Amino acid sequence: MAVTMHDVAQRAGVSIKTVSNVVNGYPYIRAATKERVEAAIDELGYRVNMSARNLRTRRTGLITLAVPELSLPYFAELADAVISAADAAGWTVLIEQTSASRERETEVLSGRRRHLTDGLIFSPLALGPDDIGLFSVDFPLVILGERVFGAPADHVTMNNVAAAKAATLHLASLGRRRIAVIGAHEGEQVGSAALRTEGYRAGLAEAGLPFDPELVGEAGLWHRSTGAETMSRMLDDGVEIDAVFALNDALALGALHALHAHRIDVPGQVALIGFDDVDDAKYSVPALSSVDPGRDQIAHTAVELLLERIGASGDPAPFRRVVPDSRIVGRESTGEPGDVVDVQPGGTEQVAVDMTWA
Amino acid sequence: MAVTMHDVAQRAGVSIKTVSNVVNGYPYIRAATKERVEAAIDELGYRVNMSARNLRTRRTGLITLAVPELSLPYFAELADAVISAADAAGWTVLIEQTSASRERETEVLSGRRRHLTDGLIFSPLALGPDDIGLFSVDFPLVILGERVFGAPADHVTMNNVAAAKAATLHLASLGRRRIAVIGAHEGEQVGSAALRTEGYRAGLAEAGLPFDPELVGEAGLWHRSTGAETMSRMLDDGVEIDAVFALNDALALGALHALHAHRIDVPGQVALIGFDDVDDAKYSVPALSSVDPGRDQIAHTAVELLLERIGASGDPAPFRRVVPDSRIVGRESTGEPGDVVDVQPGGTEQVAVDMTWA
DNA sequence: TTGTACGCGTTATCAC
DNA sequence: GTGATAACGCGTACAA
Repeated sequence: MAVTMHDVAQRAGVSIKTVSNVVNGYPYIRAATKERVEAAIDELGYRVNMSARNLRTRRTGLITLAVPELSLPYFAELADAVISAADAAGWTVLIEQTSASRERETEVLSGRRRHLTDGLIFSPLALGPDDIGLFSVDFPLVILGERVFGAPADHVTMNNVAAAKAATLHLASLGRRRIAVIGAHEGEQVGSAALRTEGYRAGLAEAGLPFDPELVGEAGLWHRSTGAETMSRMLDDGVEIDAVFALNDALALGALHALHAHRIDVPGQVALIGFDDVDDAKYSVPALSSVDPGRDQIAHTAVELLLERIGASGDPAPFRRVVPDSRIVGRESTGEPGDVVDVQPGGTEQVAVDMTWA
Repeated sequence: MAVTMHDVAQRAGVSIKTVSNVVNGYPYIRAATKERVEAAIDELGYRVNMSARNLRTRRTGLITLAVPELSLPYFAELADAVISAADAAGWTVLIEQTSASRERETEVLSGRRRHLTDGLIFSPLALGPDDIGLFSVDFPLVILGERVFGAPADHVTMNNVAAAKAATLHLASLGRRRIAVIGAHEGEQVGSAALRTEGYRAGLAEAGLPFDPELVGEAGLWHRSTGAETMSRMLDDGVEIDAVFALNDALALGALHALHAHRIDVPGQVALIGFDDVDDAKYSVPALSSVDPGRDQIAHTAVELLLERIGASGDPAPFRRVVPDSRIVGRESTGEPGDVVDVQPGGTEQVAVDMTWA
């Protein structure tokens, strides 16, 4: 049923190899031959069989992007950006949702589907430094985020501490003294929560404000619902605040909802800033100030690094850690619409190779 | 380098066929043999080579989901649901972003990537009834939406007219008389915009309200930004309104932003309802009333139909059109939080086969 | 219950 | 420039 190279060759009166040459753009072909083959291809409606090509070339042209869930706007936008970047390079992306569960995240690294693609861009949320062994894999891998520093792979991260500090200082610069933080993970040493909380404390310190545990709102999952719940709880507990730094935009938008429900004016009584600068932030009421962590640059860089690894033949390049530039985007929720402040810029650093690619 | 079935067979002292049997769960294998093979697999770290299997079985285990863009929350949530449904059935999803451009949508149906997967779930936004010929394809296809009725494929759609009518009546039942609609596509005969606008007019008629062209706000793209712009334009033009039906939630959230900017109270002065019931709707300020079109059911049904087609051997089943149940979810923006109204239920209908699968 | 042998559609290595 | 032909790794008649 399916028409093969063999059929085309027969039709065009050439050998199968010549058809292959035409299909793959091999330059040294007589124009007349090429035309004949192309005509045969059109007439027969021939299509390359990807499975056969993949088997032969040991490459699939696919890469995997593993994220917690697409319903979270940050990851949806990240996926969009990754797909676009890969597309521009002629590659196709397969998305894997982990639900941030240990089991699924482990599966991503070693499961059945691992072998469908040539490489992996992985944003882990459940696995941490204790699982670093799992990341010693024999395929091209780029890790997003900062949960597993030290893994033998390229990393693309965010300027978390510096950006969170800048966000906190932004609130302090408005004269706010009781700055709450929402989304903290108590006792956690790594990951975005820990780093952003660290930045928050650094910001308080630099602004000469005391750190008050009462101002720290825990929220395991960074969803809108948890943001709303955490905010509500703090308000119900009578914690006095005049500003909130939410560790991501979903939390912030949830918190905004809770503030509204408590008839608290934003930014009049409480200033609010989030983190991620998702598209929603621009259109909430009031528009949400946020930290733009350089999402597009993250996606672009991750794809670039991964494709480099996939293309690398033999020479084990040193692992790299790339930190995109981030900036504070001031909008109505902190009363400074249009204000954009650059955070200390990111950069690239080389990490010694402690492992080679198989 | 890569360990193959052959290696495993040698190691276990059996034939390659036996290894294959074990890997594929063939039941009639002596327990001892099976154990020996499994031990060999573990020791050697053997993994099935998907490319080889795909070539042999003429199947990839992948399906494509083609949507405009993942940045749009509705499609992100749809993708989430489709991936989950496919996953539960052991299938993997590859997402294709079309940017709603004719070129990319055409490519999805016939381009290079078409042959990477076993079937396609396609939500077209640029192609319409005139392009119906493009949909006569020789691979399993499920079409989402109502732009190309009549195409020889299974359809999963929404109860657009009935749901839009119900949304309009919901606003009318609050005593609103000047109900604007946002997101209309002038002159368009098919697609969500046309159908929902038709439902809007039907709702007005049933409520005994006149149709006023001034109340119709055009918006080609259904983004937040266009919703905000359209709403602003209407308000600046001095159009008198006391309610707004936005044809999707992105438009509604944008409109909400514009209303707020114009210091118009929602729902006090203007009641607002959207369409899609995306997750954001629950957490906007005020929370947005919306039409839940049965997104999960759509995703689940689409996957189910597609896998049926893929699995179908020979017998060309009639094409089906499935319409999930939809309902109105009342929240603060129409002043009736918690109110849920069922819209006339959907259903399944069989369509004559005017084409067989190749 | 297990083994042998062949073919899936390509690409790649040589000759010619 | 072009043509045979051997892999690539797996599934599956068919045989044993």
